[in-house]
Amino acid sequence: MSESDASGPRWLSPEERRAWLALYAVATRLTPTLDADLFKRARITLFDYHVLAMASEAPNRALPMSELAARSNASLSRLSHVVKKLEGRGWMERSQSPVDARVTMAALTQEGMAALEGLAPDHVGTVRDLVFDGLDARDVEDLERVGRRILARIEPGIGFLDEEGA
Amino acid sequence: MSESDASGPRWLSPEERRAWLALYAVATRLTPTLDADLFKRARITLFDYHVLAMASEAPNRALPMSELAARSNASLSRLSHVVKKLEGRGWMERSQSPVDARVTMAALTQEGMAALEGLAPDHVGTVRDLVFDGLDARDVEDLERVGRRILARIEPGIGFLDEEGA
DNA sequence: CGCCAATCCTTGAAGCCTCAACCAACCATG
DNA sequence: CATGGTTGGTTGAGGCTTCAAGGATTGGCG
Repeated sequence: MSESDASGPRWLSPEERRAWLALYAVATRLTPTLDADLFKRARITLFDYHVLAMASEAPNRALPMSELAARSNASLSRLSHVVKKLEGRGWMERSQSPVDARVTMAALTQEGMAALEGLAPDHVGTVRDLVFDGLDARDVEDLERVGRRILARIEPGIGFLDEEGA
Repeated sequence: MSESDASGPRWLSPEERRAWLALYAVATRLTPTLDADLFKRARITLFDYHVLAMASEAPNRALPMSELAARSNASLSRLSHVVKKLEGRGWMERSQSPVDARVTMAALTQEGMAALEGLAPDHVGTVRDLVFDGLDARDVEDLERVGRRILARIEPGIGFLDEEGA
């Protein structure tokens, strides 16, 4: 429980410190930048977009709330608020699952699908501009590898990154 | 302006898509995890902590608001709200710069420094647990390199990552 | 000097996220 | 088939972030 026992300092090395500052800066700056871009064009956030995108890739464009939450990296509470908002906009619909009455299925509507398709090309273009245009093939590979390793420690049971279906 | 002209798809390749999902997941999950940890122990956010840490490393433990904002990856507005809160807690103080009356200097107080020193060991331990314990030396190197490349595209004029002084 | 633009910062309102509390349905047990 | 625990989801309150607007100072320029 203590910060330093005899076995080592548990402090960050200079290399680790630089890497941490870079990671923190990316995490802190990237999302707001993409948020602002999407917000200008469609009054939605990056998180909203990601929820729509995850739903669009599911069979029947529908998923249980908890599964959608996992794929959206969000708490159930956060997702619930957001899906309510998107439902109000006509882009999603909620319904009870017939097999388990506790489960709420969140489905993308036709209108939501159309909106997503309208947004996607420009959004992907922005992601490419901000991220991938500055990276070469090795960088991309490293990014995925390191990202997954960090994720494995944050949330050991993740999994959805591997389901490369659809 | 269109999503695909003759020169290529402008879409994400499978490798890029996987890397993007991993990056998005890290960016979305890491901060809240660290937030929750700090909040339990001191009722502050990760952003608050980072602001205190940046101030603590400056000469005289003070910086102009705009410089502190840059080092904290934040808008001036966000920083202003947060420094007001931290000032209310007795951890920071604001004062007008004598050389330029527009400039507000934000300084860490003794009490703030003490609080930071109390928090730092456990916080660094958590960062280590969540990030660096899963990475080897090459990962750390790659993380910094890729992170910087992304930052260069998000915010071309960054710079503070290189000022490895203090 | 006098003006205009740019810089630095603050504020209030609106929307978002988190946390805690809660409800409803399922399941395992006896 | 009752009961208690677990799972799935919602809600409201409070705090945080963003956005737009504005106030104040400085610098550039005629």
